[in-house]
Amino acid sequence: MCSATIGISPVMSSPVITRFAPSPTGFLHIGGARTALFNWAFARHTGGKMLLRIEDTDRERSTEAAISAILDGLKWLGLSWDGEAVSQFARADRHREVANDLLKRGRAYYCYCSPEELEAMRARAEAEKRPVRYDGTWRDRAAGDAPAGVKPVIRFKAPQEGETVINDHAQGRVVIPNKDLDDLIILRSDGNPTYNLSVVVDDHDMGVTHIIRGVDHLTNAARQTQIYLAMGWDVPDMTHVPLIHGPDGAKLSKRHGALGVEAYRAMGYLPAALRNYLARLGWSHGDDEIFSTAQLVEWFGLEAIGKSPARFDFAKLENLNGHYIRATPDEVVLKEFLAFLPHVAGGPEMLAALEGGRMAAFTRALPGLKERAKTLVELQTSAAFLFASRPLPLDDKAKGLLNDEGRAALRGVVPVLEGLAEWIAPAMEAAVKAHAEAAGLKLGKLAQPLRAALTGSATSPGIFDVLEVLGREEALARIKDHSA
RNA sequence: GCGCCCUUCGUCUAUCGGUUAGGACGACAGCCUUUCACGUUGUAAAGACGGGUUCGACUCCCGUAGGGCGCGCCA
Repeated sequence: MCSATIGISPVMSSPVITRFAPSPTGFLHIGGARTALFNWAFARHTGGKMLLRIEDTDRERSTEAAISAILDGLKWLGLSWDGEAVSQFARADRHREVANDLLKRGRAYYCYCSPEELEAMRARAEAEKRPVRYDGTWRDRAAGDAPAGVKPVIRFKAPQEGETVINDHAQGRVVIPNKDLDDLIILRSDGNPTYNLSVVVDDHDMGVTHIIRGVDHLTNAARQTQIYLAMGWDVPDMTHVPLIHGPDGAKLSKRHGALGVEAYRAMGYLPAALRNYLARLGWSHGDDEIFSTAQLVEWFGLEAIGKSPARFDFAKLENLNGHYIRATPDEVVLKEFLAFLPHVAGGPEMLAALEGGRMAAFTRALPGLKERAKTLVELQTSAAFLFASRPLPLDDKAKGLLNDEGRAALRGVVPVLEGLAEWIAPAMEAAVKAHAEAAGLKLGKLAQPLRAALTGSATSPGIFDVLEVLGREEALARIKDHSA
């Protein structure tokens, strides 16, 4: 159990409820994925629940496509949520109700400033190098002053003195002077609620006990805290996780390639590897680097989350991914690979070939293939020789290996292979090694030309495995194609 | 401009006042070897800077520098 140090006493603490609350204006980006992972891991660790809420109150930018991209991304990563995903927009009536409640309590007021006036106010402040904040024009005006025909917004009447404190698990005790927080709009002039109001109402109504999100929300946390207090509600336990930066230290952006998790899928990363990598970014458990998801759940705690931003390191992800590919049972890798193929160039074709009869050969080759692949893309590339049709095209290195000397070596080994009673790797290895020894050749002088003729490349799994996987007829034919 | 936050090897991090500052990725060198990969052995590599506090600071405090985030009728 994670013992909460602030607010709730351990004895009285209710089951943990976390939530992941993305706004559907694009795909699930990598930072969001990690936030979801942390929420998920914490909920699982405590035996609590993780809820999912789609923050779709911005009708202009929210799309159905983005919602399904986010859901798909979460599913692919293996992060399940409890219950149905909640649409924030659908709860607008409730948000309005709370806005009016705040009005009644004297903790909110109508503001008749137009967007243009506000823009002018901001411009003025900037020109005079003052902080840009709402100046409180309508904060204490009488209702009778309202201009006719203007639809007002509702603003929250924020405390002007003192300070707001956020007791944050990652950030520690953060103190924000109230004078730096202005009266934010909670209900737009069209009657629709804004983010900070909706979040507070939803988190409260959904019974969220722990909020885990990016530090970019830290200032919002202060404003939201004020709303909780104004409503007399318990403030949830907060954890603001540092952001993930690109390899150059700047904010992760399109420039760095992969933004959405589906891009990571297309690059051939395994969900388990990405989970492990992401967990290690900003969270640690001693010196542990490689751990299962079960261990993550067992170990995960808010207190071990760091405060400083981390850079995304593809080299490390790749290393981890290679580890996972090697360590994962063949049948699981196969399943992942088949699920991966539709998402990459050349994948659908390979999938068709597999389903068209090449599955057996691929399955036999998989143990040798996966030993060498750091990503599923590499697996796909290195498996290509299985699907090639004769005569095999050769890459430059393969051509170099099949010079006069190489071809002569192949001609010498053909009868040896043809004479084999059983077409199995150990038998071929013994026979070819004996042949090499008798001929006074180093094994490499035979193996490399064989590799070139059989795969069209200078690298492949062990050559005897390749021979076996290809089968007697196909293998001998490929050798003869390139030994003349 | 104002507010908040951050700063240990190139990167991710351990350290919770006393360590030869540890691990991992990456790099480099060697070994293994039919190629590649794996594996394995080893090497280089860090407390931003300046002041305090203390018998003793990477660790606590202050300042400086650099960086991040926030400041919408976006979320």
